[in-house]
Amino acid sequence: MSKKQALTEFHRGSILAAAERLFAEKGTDKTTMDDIAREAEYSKATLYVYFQSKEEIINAILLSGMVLLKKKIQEAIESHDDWYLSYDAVCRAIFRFYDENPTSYDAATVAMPLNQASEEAQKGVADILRVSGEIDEELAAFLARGIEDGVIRSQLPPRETVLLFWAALSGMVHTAELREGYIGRTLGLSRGEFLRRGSQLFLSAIAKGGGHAPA
Amino acid sequence: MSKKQALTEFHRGSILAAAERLFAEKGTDKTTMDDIAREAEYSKATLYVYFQSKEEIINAILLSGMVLLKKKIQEAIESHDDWYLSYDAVCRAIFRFYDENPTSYDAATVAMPLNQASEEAQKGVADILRVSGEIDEELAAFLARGIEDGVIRSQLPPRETVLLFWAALSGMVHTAELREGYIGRTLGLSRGEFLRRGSQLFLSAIAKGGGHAPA
Amino acid sequence: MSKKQALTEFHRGSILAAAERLFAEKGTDKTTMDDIAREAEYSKATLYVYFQSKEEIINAILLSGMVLLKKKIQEAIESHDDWYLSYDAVCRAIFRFYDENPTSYDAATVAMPLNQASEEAQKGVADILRVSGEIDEELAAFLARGIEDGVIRSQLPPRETVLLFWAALSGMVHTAELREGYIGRTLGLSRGEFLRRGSQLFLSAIAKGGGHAPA
Amino acid sequence: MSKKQALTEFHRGSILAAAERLFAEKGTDKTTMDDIAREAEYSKATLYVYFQSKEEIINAILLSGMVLLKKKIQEAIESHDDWYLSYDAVCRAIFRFYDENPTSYDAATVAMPLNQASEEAQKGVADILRVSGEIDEELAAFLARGIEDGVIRSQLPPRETVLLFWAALSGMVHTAELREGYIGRTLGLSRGEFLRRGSQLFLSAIAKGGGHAPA
DNA sequence: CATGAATGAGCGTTCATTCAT
DNA sequence: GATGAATGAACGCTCATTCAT
Repeated sequence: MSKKQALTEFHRGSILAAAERLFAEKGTDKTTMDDIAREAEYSKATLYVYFQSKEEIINAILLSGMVLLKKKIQEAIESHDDWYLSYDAVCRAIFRFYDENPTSYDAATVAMPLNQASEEAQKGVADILRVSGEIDEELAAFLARGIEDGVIRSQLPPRETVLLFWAALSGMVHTAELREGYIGRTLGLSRGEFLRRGSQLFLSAIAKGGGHAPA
Repeated sequence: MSKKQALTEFHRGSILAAAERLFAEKGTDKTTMDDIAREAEYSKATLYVYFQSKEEIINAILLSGMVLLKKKIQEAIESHDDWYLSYDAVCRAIFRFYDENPTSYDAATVAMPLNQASEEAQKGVADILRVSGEIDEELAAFLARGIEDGVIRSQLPPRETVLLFWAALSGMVHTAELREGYIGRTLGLSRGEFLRRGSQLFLSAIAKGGGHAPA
Repeated sequence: MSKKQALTEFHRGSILAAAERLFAEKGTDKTTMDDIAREAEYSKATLYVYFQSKEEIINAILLSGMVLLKKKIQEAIESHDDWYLSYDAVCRAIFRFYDENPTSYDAATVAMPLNQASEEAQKGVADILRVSGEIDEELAAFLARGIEDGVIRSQLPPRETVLLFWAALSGMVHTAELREGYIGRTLGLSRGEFLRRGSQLFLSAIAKGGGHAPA
Repeated sequence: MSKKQALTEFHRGSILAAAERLFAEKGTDKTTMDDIAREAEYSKATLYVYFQSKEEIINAILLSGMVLLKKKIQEAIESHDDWYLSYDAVCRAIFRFYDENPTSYDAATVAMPLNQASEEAQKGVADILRVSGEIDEELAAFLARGIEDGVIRSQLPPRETVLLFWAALSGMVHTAELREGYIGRTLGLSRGEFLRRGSQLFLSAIAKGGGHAPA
């Protein structure tokens, strides 16, 4: 029983890994079930043994992405005692995550609302939103710590601020990708540098006294 | 002669309006030419009388959206002498615009880089990017005015800040849409109120002394 | 009345000329009614004033081609007193004709049997076949003259031989076009030279004593 | 393994057989993939399991036709010691082949140069041309044998003569088909008889002393 | 008469999904 | 459980033809 479950998990993992590679490369729409089957070295029909639909595969990747992101953010938060340093680590974790999991971004922020309520699908989306909510809580707690530490403006409502932080950062990530050329040409900045400036700008919105960059 | 042109414009408009509705609802990818034809109450072949391809329809919507947005932003900038009031008007114009032209967001920020260089298509995309660049300039000038007026931190590099402003705001718009339910339930805020707060938060990042809300 | 007819003929001629140019260039299938309208500088609908269908245009071109060919052959036959010289002139006329009217060849020998008996269409095809028959008669008479002159084998049944002449020559023309590259590369012959040899070979099949080339 | 391959071959064969029937009837252009699917009693999508494109189906038919024709011609050449008898057998093989494989004629001699270089397609066409070239060689050797045997005029350049033979015969086949009615009505000949006469006429063009019919 | 406008029918191709083995 | 085989339903696009003006 447990053996069987483990095996099932193994197969699901192989398929998801293959799908993730392809999604990152070509996007979810342009990746076909045939592509995934070939990359994962299973027959296409086998994919349907482990997943009910393509959508479920996408959602599973999104979910695992969110779980991974949550872990990375937790680690970043705990990585330093200095709040500023932790903030910087959190931002960097987020940026690195989107570098490595572009699907999670594109799908989570764009393609997700496509699902047309197919019972199970709803559950998949719900799971994703749940983890997403957990990340929000994690960040809200971190913000609260910043307020306690006296480095963050105390009037800021934590949950709302976290969501705005999230929204602003994801917008920046998106823009950085979409207009990388323009940013390089006109601003003379690399993607990474642009995002760093963005995170500092946001910091100055929430920090007492306008914030200042970490060492 | 002018009658004919007017009629052609009318038909193009009808088709674009129908397409825009459907794009907003289902996205550009999931919207088929058949869908558009049905919604616009033309035969599918007629669509090809007025547009060369689906891509041209998408680009036309994007372009007109951008042009409209530029106009709205210009008007907002000029609407007040007080920089803060103008800033507020600009943000509201942007929010309202995305409310009314969701395709422009999704397509301009997500689907655009899909096109693969089909001569004319390139031109369509180039037009869009040109207008987008003009908006950036408009906003950069506005930011410079804020610095001159002594209300904005003078160290901010205008172009970079404008792009970050843009990125942050579009992220907020996106998030507001995607998680409207969550925002309402957990934060007790309407979409509009959430966005207002977001724009204020960004303002405090760039304003001297942390900024303050307009009357 | 006569004025009107003349005008009608003028328009039909313009359309046919345009169509012929395009057919020669791209073939009948790949040439659209739009193409013809544009080339002829009429509106597409106007084409249907002068012709009932695309097929009728094709047939009209075929017919005029056949009429022209008939004239050229007549002229060639009458061009010399020496039978051999006339034979040579006839073959050259045919080759030149196919050079200048590729549609007539392709359509007359290949595309023609496509028509699916649409009343009027049948009539168009019948006209073509009638002229084609007249050419056969012309050539049969020429062959008879060759027999009278004692240069052609007397046992040959004229009509049958003419048809075989025709068939063989058209096959050669076709092959010359289709495999021009091969002929040039492997045989070191130009299209024209290849066809000349073909006509001489056929001559040796029908001439007394194996035939001999004209001066 | 072999079972699977055999089954695949069976399906490919069924599809090709259906396509061949339809091509013979309506030509390759007017035959749609839907037609083929219906005739072969597969779904249209299944066609794409066994062939990559319509073009591949056409090329497969052409190639197998050419291969079959080559075999038939080889057999005919080897069927008799007497050169005249072999010549007759070769002509009959060709005529019978075109009776049974009309597509090979139309496509190989007419539609072939339509393809526009799609990598694999080029290979398909190249294969066809290769076999076609092999047939030419076969016939050239046969002609050389006729010269050695002293029955064929020794001055004839073999390759050129073979190509002209080929051209003339295919022209006759085509004419025989196109004007079967006329031939029957006016000449009182069957298709087969007409072609027989044609082959004899060509023989008299190349044989020493004008040739004579086989028993 | 000439035409601008409109379209029905169709095209080759793709792909997520199903199902018998 | 794993899969080869099959397919229904679309998709973007084209074009000969019609018809009101």
